[in-house]
Amino acid sequence: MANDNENKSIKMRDVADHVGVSVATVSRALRNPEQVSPAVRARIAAAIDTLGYLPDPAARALASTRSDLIAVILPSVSNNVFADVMDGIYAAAEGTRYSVQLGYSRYSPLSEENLTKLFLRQRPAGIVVTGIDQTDATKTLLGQANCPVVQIMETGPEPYDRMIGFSHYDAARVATAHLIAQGYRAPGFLGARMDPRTQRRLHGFRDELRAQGLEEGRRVHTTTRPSSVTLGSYLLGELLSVAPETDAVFCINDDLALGAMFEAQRRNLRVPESLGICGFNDMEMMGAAEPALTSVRTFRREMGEGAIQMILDALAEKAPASEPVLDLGFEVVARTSTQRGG
Amino acid sequence: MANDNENKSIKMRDVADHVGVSVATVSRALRNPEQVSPAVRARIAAAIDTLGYLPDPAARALASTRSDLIAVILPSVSNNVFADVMDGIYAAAEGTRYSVQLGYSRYSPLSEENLTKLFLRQRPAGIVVTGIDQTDATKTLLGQANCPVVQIMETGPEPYDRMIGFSHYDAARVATAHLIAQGYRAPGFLGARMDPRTQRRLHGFRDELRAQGLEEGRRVHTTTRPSSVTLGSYLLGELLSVAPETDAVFCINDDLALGAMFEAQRRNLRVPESLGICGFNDMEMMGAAEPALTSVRTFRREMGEGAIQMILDALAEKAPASEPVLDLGFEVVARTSTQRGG
DNA sequence: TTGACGAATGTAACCGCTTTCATTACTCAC
DNA sequence: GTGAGTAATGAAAGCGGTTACATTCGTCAA
Repeated sequence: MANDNENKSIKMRDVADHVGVSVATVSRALRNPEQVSPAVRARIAAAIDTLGYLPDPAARALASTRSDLIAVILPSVSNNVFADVMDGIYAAAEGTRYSVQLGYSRYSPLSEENLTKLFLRQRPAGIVVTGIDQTDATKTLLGQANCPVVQIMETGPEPYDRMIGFSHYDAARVATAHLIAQGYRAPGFLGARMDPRTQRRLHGFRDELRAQGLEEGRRVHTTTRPSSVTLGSYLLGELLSVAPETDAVFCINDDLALGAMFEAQRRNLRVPESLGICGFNDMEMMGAAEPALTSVRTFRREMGEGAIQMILDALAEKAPASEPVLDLGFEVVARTSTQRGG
Repeated sequence: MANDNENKSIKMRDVADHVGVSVATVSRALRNPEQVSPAVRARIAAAIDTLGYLPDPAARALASTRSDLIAVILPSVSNNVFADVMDGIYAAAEGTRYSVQLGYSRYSPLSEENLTKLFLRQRPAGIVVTGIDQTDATKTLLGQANCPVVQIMETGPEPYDRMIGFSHYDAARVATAHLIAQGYRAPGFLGARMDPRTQRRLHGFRDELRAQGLEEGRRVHTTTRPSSVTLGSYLLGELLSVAPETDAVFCINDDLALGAMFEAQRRNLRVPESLGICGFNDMEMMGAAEPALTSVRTFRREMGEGAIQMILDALAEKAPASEPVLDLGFEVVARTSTQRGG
């Protein structure tokens, strides 16, 4: 209401005129303040303030061949796991000069490739991608990207640049070991979507069973359909009809675990006595459920924050942190749902 | 591997040279194909393909004073409700020339104002904001934005431009009426966060109680803390200790409802006989729970899709759809958790 | 006093595309 | 055949910043 000047967007020229210096000086005051005398710098700051100047990101990007965007490619919008990651990403980017440009690959490597091309075209300040299962073309693109690249959600031997995550394989092995340690002798596996990360969890489950001398029998039940609580109920039903001896289930995520628990209640199967249940990710609800559900805690928010921090560090040319691959680990949070006498 | 040409990013100049026309013609072939002869157009298309040309969005935006970004401002990253909205938004934007630029206000109107300024600076193709509770400054900015503006999640009398959502007040009234119709005489209210939309639901609850001649007593229990399943359990506990006569709860979202249900189980309170539970939004888990939980279904994905569609229509200068305000309504999905004998 | 040097600032080219205006080549009515 | 009108294309001026390079000016050692 007060200021009509907000209308005809103020540009750097206006600020320069207002102060009585050239646009170059204003530009420098913004990008490399130490090159401008304190007095002028202060007057410029004041002018920017009173005029309400905001730089045009397009012009900036064009002139400097570098945008202030951090591109982030995630597989899914609706998966809660990534909501937490995003939370960390936005929190870490907040207050910096960078803003986040988000893309969703819908678990399709091809779609991921297209997004990568699109984003790289913007000359981003950094790029965050999920996992390690890119197409060859994407690998090439990311390998020669001239900005920091961070892979999240996993650890692995050959990062394009840097990596922050944990081992899905190890996490599944430890969770399976937990079930066995609790006395379950016929644990089953419930999986949905079955993207690469989920597959690695399945491998971990299988290897641990084998290592402990147990048979997996017909107790691995998976589908490529997207995960949901309803699906968890359904899969448990299927599993029990195929393999009635099942005495526990390791679910590749918490939604499935919750669904399995509801289904167990419907069938008057006692949890944890007759059926142990272990989820994955340890979303907030797991501790609140009745009975409380065991899960593998993962550090999702921290992965998001860490990824952005890695990029900021790289841009600030801080000494590259000792290790290019940061393993955040995981933690089996044992709760009632697997607390069997022994 | 194959193509080294991906490296030194191809520009329009290269395409033009390759075809033997001016950059102006290439530009036209891309923006206004009908101005270019079919023969030339085809050759340009071919050249773009073989060279793998991708336009530079910054240059485009700078030259045309218009970016291909649709700015979206949501209150929260982690709230599942908005995940669904985003899902719709990304789905609708997919395949168009527009991409989405997301910002989170963390329920802070001031933060929303800053984001609005920032985004408007990019001369977006359109902007989507959540709700109707903007600061005066934001109102002014949006009112004079020279691009389509869509408000989502609510309906109201004075849209800046267009609006798509539903009435939270009405939804809460109808849900409350449902509880009363089921024979509950002492329904309580569980609320978290208490942002403006939540407040409107509380008003609806209160007005309906009053309209039906019931007292609310001390049965409205709210907190400004963010919602969670755990909090639902906690709030129900609090409510019952303050108002033991409570025979049903209307929860402002499904997380609280789920938490309330778990707490009821812990206390051996029978649902729905001793305690009716109604959630809000009808997330997927509600139908899968045991007992299945009643909720108010909202059309979140549709709001996201619809908002983008409105912007696309406006940009295509289609006749402005009859009504600037589109009410998607809601639907009380009655399930076991409120199925009392009568 | 004088020339060298560094700090502060200005000048102007340029980033890659869009768009106005001018130009060219036709088509067609008269 | 001629001038008007139209479709297709090119030339060039920006869009709003950044940055290499030039210029100015004050400081200081010789």
